[in-house]
Amino acid sequence: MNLVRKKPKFVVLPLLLLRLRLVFGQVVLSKGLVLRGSNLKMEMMDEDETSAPREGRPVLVILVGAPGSGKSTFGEDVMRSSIRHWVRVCQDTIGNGKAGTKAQCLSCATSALKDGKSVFIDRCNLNREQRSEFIKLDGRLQIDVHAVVLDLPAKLCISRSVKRTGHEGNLQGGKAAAVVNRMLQHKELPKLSEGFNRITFCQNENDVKNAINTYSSLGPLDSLPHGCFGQKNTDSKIQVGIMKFLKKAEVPLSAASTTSGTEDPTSHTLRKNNSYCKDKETLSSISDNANLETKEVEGQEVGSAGYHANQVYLDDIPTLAFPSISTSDFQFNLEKAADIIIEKVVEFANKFRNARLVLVDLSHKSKILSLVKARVVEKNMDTQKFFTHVGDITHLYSKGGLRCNAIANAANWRLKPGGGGVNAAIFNAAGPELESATKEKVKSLSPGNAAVVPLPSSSPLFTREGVTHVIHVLGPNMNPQRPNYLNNDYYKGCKILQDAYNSLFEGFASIVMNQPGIPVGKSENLGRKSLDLPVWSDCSSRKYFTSTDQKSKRGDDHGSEKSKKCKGNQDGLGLAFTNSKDEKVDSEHTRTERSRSKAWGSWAQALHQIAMHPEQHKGDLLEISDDVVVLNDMYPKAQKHVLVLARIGGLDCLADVQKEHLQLLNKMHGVGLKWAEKFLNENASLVFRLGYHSAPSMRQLHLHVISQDFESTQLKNKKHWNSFNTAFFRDSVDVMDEISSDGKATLKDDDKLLSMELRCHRCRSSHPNIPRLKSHISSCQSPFPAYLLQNGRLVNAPGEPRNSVP
DNA sequence: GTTCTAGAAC
DNA sequence: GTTCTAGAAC
Repeated sequence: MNLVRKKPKFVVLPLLLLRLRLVFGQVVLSKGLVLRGSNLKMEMMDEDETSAPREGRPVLVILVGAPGSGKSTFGEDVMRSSIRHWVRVCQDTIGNGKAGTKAQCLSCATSALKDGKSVFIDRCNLNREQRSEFIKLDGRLQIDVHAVVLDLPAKLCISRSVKRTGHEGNLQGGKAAAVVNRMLQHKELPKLSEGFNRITFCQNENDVKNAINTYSSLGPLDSLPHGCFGQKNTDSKIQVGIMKFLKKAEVPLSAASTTSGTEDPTSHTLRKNNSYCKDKETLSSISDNANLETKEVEGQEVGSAGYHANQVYLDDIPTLAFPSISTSDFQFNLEKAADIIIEKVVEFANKFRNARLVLVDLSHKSKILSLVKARVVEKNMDTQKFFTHVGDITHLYSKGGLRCNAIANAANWRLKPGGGGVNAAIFNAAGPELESATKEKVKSLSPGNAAVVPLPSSSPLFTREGVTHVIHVLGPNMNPQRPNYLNNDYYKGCKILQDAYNSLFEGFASIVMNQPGIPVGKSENLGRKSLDLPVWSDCSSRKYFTSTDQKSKRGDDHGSEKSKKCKGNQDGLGLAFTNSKDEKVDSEHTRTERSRSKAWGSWAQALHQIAMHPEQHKGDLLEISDDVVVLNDMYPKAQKHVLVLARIGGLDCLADVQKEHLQLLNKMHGVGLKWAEKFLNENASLVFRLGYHSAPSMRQLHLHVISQDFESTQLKNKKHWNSFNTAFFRDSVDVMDEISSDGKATLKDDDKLLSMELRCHRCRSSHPNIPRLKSHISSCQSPFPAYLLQNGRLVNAPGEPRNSVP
């Protein structure tokens, strides 16, 4: 399945009127140039900005394109007619007229930018890695970073490269075709999430001409609107399917055209081709490349399609856009706020891998954005997961091509519209629907708290921007004119701001968890892990916040939201077992009570989540039935390592298992055997063992089906080894016998077992450390101990004599 | 469950 | 100096 989202067709209305919009104190000429400084005296600035120098920021334009795409010509053309001071940094000539290094380009670009000059980086920059260091200059210097993508047909680039003579990069003649082909095969089109403020895609020569005009007419005091421009819809057929898959709100044509159909006449160069791209992902040049009739290029086409599909998916991850809390009207110290934002974002990113945060502010000169950006660079943070964006938080998609499921509102304590700033803008943009939805949900908010409000589908923010939730947040106030004034008590203030971001991010996490429309992973083949995203379990604790402790600690609005969710889980459980007899339900309750005595950390909940809501994890699962779910262990400790997960609630671990579950155990064992046999069909040399950990780390009863090679880099320590190779590991067959005869399983959960000396599971030889043990087992051919060869504890391929039961 | 890292072991 | 473990934090 191709993971491509539909790009709504976009209609640019004829430009009749110049429309000025006043957004948060900044005058924006719709869809055109944002004029600043002397160009537009009426521009309003906030206090922070008045001290800033009244001149445009230097622009770093990273040209992206294959040899022959016209990068150098682009730069030269702009420089010829621009009144701005441009410098072209060309890697092909930077070494005294000869090819130089990336480092030379970086240093040359840095010094030009420091001098206030704008810079073209003239090198292919076809993949993310090649671009990343240039983008990072943004954090150190006060600049805008743009990409201009010369995404012209491969055929054209090749024919130009082949024809030319005396090329700076010495790429000409016959070898050019091969080089261009190879380069395009691995190209990664730039995305805003890499850290670009603006990306312009040019897919034909007319697009290029327009982009040259745009940059040529950029005066020293002007800046170009941020966002993604000029990308065209290339495959509506695939995209419709994906829209369905993602269950995303479509952007109605009428909404799109009316909200962005007005342009600034001064920026006519933008008009023709710079339709705002509605998605940051691209498919653009696949069709171009397909024109080349070589075998290599056929392969490239397939590769590109797969690559792009992944990119689309990565860009489709749940996204929260949030304004900086308390730093505007509430006058909170910017440095302190930036530190807290970074701290909380890092915490969130560690726990929640499959989601993205975007700090948004209106102004290019936003101090808080600069401070945060600098810290992002300093800490070398992953800009896929967190980045800053200049734009209007109520038009992130329609004006900036940035899809956000949720947006945060810097609310007031009464949760009322008005008051100015982000709060007024969001309530305005969302229509009365938000006000009534908010009222229904929660009455007021105290500082440090957040309230999640699902946005009715009739709200313009929903239909136009695809925002499904608004999260109201209230931060600390350092403004004596506003309620809850903290009188500069930054000890309290920081605490409250931390709480505010905690609540905000937890609220966002709860949305992601509960929204079946948001995929948490997707793969075409059941057995294959999807991308680099977590497939399940321990690590997906980063995806889910379900700590019951956290819930009980928090008595705020957000907390009540969560307890509803918790109830929902229980309901879901009930639904899954509608055929259960009443007594079964009762015993479930008692078990639930009992298992509360064991504290499960938030990280230990992932399997439980999957068992309760497997439909939300379809892409990660190998098999789903009424009773069990089968999935690959996220951190396999052997070549093959899958988990058979019981779906019944209240059955957290082996200790909870009773006689009534015997049938379930049988079922789990049967399913486990089936998978072992499947793997044995693929590789008859494997041997499997099926069993339970006496004291599992993860909540929800799960059967390990693990091949006995233990060939895995994930097997790293003594505990890993001993949990599968001491009595701590309870063979499924034994557990079933014990339940059947005694009604309970024997648990060998003494910690001593897990710290025992390391012994080979075949020859029982002892080894001083894990590396030595692993080295030994990689070649040990001894038969397994007699104990394991009995009673079907080991499962091997039929006809494999060496492990057969005597 | 993993990751991180100080300090032990080599 | 490097490798490895084990405990804390999440």
